[in-house]
Amino acid sequence: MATSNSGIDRRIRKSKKTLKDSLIALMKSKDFREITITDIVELADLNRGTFYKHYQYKEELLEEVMEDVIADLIISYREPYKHVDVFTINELSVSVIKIFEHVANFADIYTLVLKSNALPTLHDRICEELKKLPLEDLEDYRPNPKINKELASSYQAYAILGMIIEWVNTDFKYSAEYMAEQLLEIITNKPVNAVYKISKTCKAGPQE
Amino acid sequence: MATSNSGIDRRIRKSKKTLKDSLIALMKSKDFREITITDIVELADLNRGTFYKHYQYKEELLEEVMEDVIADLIISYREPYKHVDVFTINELSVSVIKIFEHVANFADIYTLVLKSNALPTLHDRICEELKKLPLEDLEDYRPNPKINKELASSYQAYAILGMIIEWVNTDFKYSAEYMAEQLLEIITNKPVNAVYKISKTCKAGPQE
DNA sequence: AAATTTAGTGTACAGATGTTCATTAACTTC
DNA sequence: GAAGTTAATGAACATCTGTACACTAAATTT
Repeated sequence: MATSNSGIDRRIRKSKKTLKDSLIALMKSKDFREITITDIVELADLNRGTFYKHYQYKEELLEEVMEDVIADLIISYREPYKHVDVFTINELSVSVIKIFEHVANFADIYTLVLKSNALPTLHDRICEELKKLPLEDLEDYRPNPKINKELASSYQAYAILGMIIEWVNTDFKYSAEYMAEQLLEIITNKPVNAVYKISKTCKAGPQE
Repeated sequence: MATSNSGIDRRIRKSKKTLKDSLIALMKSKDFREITITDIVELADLNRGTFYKHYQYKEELLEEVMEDVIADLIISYREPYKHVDVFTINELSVSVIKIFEHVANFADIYTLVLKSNALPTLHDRICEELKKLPLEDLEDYRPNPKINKELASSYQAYAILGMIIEWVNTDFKYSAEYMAEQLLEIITNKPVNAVYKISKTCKAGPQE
């Protein structure tokens, strides 16, 4: 049941599209919080009842906007794996680049939505998808039975989201390739246990 | 400018506390979205104007509730470092345990707020604090000039948030100690480059 | 203790919300 | 192409929101 399903009544498709476009347009000029449903339907030139027929509140409308974006995210990272059964670090990096490229492609909307803090569920929704990433394989090949898969998976997904958020906050000052490089660098740069003890300013007693 | 500042007019302190308590109480029985400001002030037995004198909308009230919680988070992780200038992996793990213990102490409110998806900014706010963690030191001692500090910091902070969210979603089925162990295990378990190539199901041609 | 400042109250009002319902218009099915 | 279905409309209504203002009650300042 995709959001842009073409098997749906044309009237619904048109109304929903107009509502989405209107919301995006309004978000470019005013704060999400200040946008009323009345604003949206007036710009969309639709009856207010039409909005309530499809959505409960404006967040739900924005959610649907983002579902379209996330659908592209999924396509993006899956693409390099289409015809590959064996993968190496190189194919992984291709997949990682695709993710960042996808974000760069939708830079406008990511900026608009992430900076507006309009969608409380967006972080979790993105991470839900990131958890399905081939990056999980990165964990699998170094079998450490001590590590809890679910925790590690959530760790990894939110970590990548963290990089994306930082990227958005810099107004995309890095390239997608650079972001992918950084992610792989961070993932592969693990500490050597022996070097763990370090001094900060000066050596001091263990307790004072 | 703390939220529970005692240097503030007693009337303000009382009103704010009553409003916070009322909101929390209401959140236990109904969805955040369905709670109206009228509900809050009626339960608090205060005039609606009093709410608007201090807050713009209910999210702002909830934000202040969480600021009190976050204040405790900060105290918690700083505590082990009070009298230490040299730190080792052991002291780090103590600090990490303190974070998870703090979350466990406020399990009720973390569950209430994170599961309600009421605060779009909460993730970012928590991560803002996590970025200040001594974990940064963990990065510093293995100097890799290729790694972008800001990106790595955001990566690490959101990664820990990811673990916390997963923990909340399991209704705290693990202990704080276990969570800390897992975090340290994940952080220190880095792949060896040589073993990077793995096969999934069967070997296949590079492209089809 | 008196003077001043400021928080909380009660009322009022315009606009937004969320829902209902009868009516019209567009689409789907046969 | 006709019949049946369902989306969109317009109007109406109770409730909530956000703001304003004059008033009082409690705090702080001197």
